[in-house]
Amino acid sequence: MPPGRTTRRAVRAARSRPRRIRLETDQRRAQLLALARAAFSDRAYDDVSIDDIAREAKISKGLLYHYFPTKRDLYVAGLREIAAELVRAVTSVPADLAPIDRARAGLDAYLDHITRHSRAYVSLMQGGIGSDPEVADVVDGVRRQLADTFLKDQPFAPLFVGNARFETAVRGWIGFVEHATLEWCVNPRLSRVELRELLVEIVFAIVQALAPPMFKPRLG
Amino acid sequence: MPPGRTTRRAVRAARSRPRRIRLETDQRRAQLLALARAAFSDRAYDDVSIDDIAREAKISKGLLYHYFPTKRDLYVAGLREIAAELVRAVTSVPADLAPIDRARAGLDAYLDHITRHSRAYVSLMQGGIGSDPEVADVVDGVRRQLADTFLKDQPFAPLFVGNARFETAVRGWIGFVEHATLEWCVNPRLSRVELRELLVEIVFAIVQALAPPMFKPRLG
DNA sequence: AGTCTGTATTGACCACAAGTCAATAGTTGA
DNA sequence: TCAACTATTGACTTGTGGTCAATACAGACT
Repeated sequence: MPPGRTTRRAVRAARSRPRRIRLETDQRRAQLLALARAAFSDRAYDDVSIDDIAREAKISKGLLYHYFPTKRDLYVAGLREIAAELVRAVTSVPADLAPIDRARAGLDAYLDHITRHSRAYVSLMQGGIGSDPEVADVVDGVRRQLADTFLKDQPFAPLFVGNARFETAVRGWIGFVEHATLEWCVNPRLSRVELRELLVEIVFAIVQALAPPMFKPRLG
Repeated sequence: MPPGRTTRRAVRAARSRPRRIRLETDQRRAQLLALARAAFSDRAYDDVSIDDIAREAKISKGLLYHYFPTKRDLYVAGLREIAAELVRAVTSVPADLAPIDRARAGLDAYLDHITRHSRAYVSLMQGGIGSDPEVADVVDGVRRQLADTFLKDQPFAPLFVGNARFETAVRGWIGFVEHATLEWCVNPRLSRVELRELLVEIVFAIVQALAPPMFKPRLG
């Protein structure tokens, strides 16, 4: 090093020094979130390392921790985004359709969204960290919101509010949809429309099975 | 201090040295499996450390690795045991009952078993490592075996073999049962009998909804 | 008794990834 | 030009899964 007269700055300028790149907080955060979503979508949680993501973003690990306090926080933030997108897609179907068309439209939106993000859906559902309470909360929140959207203003809804049997059944139906969809993502033996029709038939069969007998004629 | 073996040896020889305890391979293995099952039943996979289990067994970590090559192997071995117990419980119901009684008996066995091991069931189902292919295989195997047991020799079975719609529905029904059961473990709003009856009603409703119309009268 | 052999057992060690923190470089405003 | 602020770094710590050569113990065979 020739210190002498030359300032540190000059020396630095002489060689092609790598300028640090500064981004606005929001941009950087968004960039990291996007990278994290992509990473967690095709690898399992444990197979994604913070160093990986930092390297992809061309920043140091320390900086990543400046934006997200822990790896879980980063994961959860991405999960929340995906969850919100899914809920938004499903809740945006028109509410003034006939019950069966509401069901069709809702399931269509659901399946559309999942088809477009199937890798992410599968990884997040079965490769995530089920033990984390925050993760469990997010997943549970999605389920509740989807079920609520689905049942809201349905003509048969008033028959069932607060009915434990019915609410258990709704819970179960969500499980039905998720399992069938997950299986279908991995090994699609039905067309998307066939799957949707199957799910619609099932939900109406369930509602009919649970309705008090005197109301059954109304539901056909 | 040069902490060589010589030092340790001398010290050991001086004071009354603790005798090593030797166990037969099978006993040791069984002990470790039992401890692992207990540990993984009330803490999540990541919250259980190999050192914990070794400490509980009063052995060194190295010895544990002599019996189980990796932490996952230990986990999977425990999971396999639990899975086998569940399958055995459910498949041991008599096969010569009427369809609806078969369903009742099978679900009773399932719920009984889960009630007795609810902590383990919940942790294993949502706290495990879904990303591990071996784990996924075990869980998937249980599902298939239970579904097969359930459907075997049912009078309506011949109508459906190889039918993609039906098999998707079976898959979904399993999801229904699992979700409803999991929710019920956490927050039991129905009695066990009520839950069982609900699940029975649902499965018959599903079968009926999927049966070709001309066969429907037969199924009531 | 000795001693030989097989193996159950140990503890020190490694690798790697999550998470910490003081120091530094770049920006912005006075 | 200086000062304040913060985005950014890189070296560090810590915890945990996993490895391995050395060792202690039991049983068998002189």
